[in-house]
Amino acid sequence: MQLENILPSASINLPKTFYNLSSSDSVANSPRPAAASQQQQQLEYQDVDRTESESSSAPKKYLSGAVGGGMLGEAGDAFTAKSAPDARKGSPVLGEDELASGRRYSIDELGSDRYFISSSQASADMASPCSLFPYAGQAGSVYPGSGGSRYPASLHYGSVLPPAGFSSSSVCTGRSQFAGAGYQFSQGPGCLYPSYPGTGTGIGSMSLPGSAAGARAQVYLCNRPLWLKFHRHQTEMIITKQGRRMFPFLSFNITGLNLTAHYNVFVEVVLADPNHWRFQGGKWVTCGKADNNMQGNKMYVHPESPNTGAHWMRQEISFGKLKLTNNKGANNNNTQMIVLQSLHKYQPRLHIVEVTEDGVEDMSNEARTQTFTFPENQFIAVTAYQNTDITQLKIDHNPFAKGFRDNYDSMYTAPESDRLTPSPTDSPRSTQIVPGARYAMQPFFQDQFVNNLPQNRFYTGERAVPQTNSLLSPQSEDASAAAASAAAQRWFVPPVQQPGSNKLDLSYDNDYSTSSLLSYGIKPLSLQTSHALSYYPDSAFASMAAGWGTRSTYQRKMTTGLPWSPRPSPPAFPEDQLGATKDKLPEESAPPASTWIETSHSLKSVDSSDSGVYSMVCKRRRMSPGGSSTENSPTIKCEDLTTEEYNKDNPKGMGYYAFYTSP
DNA sequence: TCTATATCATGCGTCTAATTTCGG
DNA sequence: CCGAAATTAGACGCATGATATAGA
Repeated sequence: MQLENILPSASINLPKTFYNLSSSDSVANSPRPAAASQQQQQLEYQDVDRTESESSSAPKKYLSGAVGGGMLGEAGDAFTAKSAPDARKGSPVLGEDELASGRRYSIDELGSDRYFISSSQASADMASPCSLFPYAGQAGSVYPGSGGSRYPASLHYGSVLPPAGFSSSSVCTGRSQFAGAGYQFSQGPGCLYPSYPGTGTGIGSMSLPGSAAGARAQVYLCNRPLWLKFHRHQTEMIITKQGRRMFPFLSFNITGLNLTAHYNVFVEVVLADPNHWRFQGGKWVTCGKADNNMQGNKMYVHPESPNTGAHWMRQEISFGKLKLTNNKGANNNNTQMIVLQSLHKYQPRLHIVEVTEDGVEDMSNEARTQTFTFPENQFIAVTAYQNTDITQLKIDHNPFAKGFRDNYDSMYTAPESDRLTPSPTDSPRSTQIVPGARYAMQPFFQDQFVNNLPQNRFYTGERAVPQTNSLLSPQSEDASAAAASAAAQRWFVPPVQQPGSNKLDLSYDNDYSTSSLLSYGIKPLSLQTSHALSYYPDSAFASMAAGWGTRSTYQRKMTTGLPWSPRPSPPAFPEDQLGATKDKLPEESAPPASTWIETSHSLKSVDSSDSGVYSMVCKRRRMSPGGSSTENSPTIKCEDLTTEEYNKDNPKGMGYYAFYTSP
């Protein structure tokens, strides 16, 4: 057993107690009465029942809301109070802490119906995009027989021992615990977590005996729409020697934590399946077994760890600085990089570990770790993009790739009345940010939420890339069909997908439309970025803005040294399953019978016939081997993304968040 | 002195071509 | 050994923050 394979270099061979980083600062940063948290919890649930009209009126709240120092909080609070007036009855005077709690809900208000799994309905949501994968309960399901310890056990040295069914040879040979730690099946019959344990939450049986009020965390995937957009084409993430940031990046909202307890939050990236993948014929196909000997760090500790539950719940938890690399030896002290192997499929997992105030994991209680997995976060690590659809999505959504947007010049030059995309002043790059709406402040974040690609294409008509199914988003179709509609309609697309509608991807439209709403409705409350950053230096916005900017002023509370020694999860399944995974994961390799194709055709037809804008060929565009475009687009088969099915189970449509409760 | 503008360094991204690796 | 695929390095573009400079 090699600890260096388990722990980040800085913490190798060091007892966790060695890292006695003071968390007092972080505590002071975000104290919040327990009452506020409880209210917050109530708000979460009440949000579910919020009506569409309520949501659409959100911008007014923003407009009339925050100005000045407390912008974020006030703006957010405006929504909070609106969405949950009852919950606020007990506190007519909103304290700072309450404001803080309210911040978190601004996005909820603006978004279309956020995907939500209440603690009692999780099982019914299993067929939904978010719930196909046994999320939070995974940990409990993964190690059913490993001493009764789920992931928490993995956080201890003892956890490096192979669980039942895990080939001991993989350990004895010194292979990485991360890689050798098995795979995180995402879905399908091969999944080790065919169902939830059926506890009260339906998502596992996690209990936190030492935590106040049970402290069962709930996690939202904030930028889920964008993740889904990539996921339906099989997300690819570039890995380089020097490390490459993820895009989309992981971003979560957490609730349900003990306000005063301390937690470490980190992301672990595990193999999603035991296959080696290859992009062939325009689609991803398995190609032998994965190399699970890969060594290197698979953990990325959020730089604000450790911190209080109040801190984590106050703002969005972003992992925008997380870098992926294929350089096994590249893990300097300043930058945590997750070492991955090209052409392997990975599944990021969010871990929340309750620790002592010093950031030291409580060895006496192994049940303080909660794990969350979102299948839409799966990706295949590559050194060069394989699927041109993914390339284009990256270009269109990643602000750092703006230079490669063929129609970038014309994107913002269309008549104001015709534009679906933000005006230059709306553009995050204008440095105009919106108080109270962190998500519209920065380009990267806007792009995380707002899909401006289809609109761009629609308006410029100069996008020269060969359109593929995946790129011909139904959004565009929707935009085409509703070109004459008032802009307001675009911002307030009903989140409910009508049964039988041909616009099978309308849920995406809703997402992005409401995202746009987010961007615009708050525009007048512009604020200098620097101000916002200085005012909320530790906010998610600030951290991300800094992170995605070039020179971050972000103050890390800790570097790679982990005071609590995160350790990888034990194998998600025995290694002997390697040979059987193909059969167990048919959906991973089988081309999808996606409704996506239909909508794509329609859009392509419209665009091509109307303006012939697709006659041009982008000189930059690199064709995928085998012609990945159009029908061969390697859209992954993912029933969980089928809008019909999704809407069937989620009549409210898809929201901004995937939301799960921990076991 | 203050404000606005220009310049520079840095970091991010993708693209392209060259190099390396791997399998037949 | 050869060809294909994967990987790497350099080029280029965009954007930001910091700093320097010019003008009111």
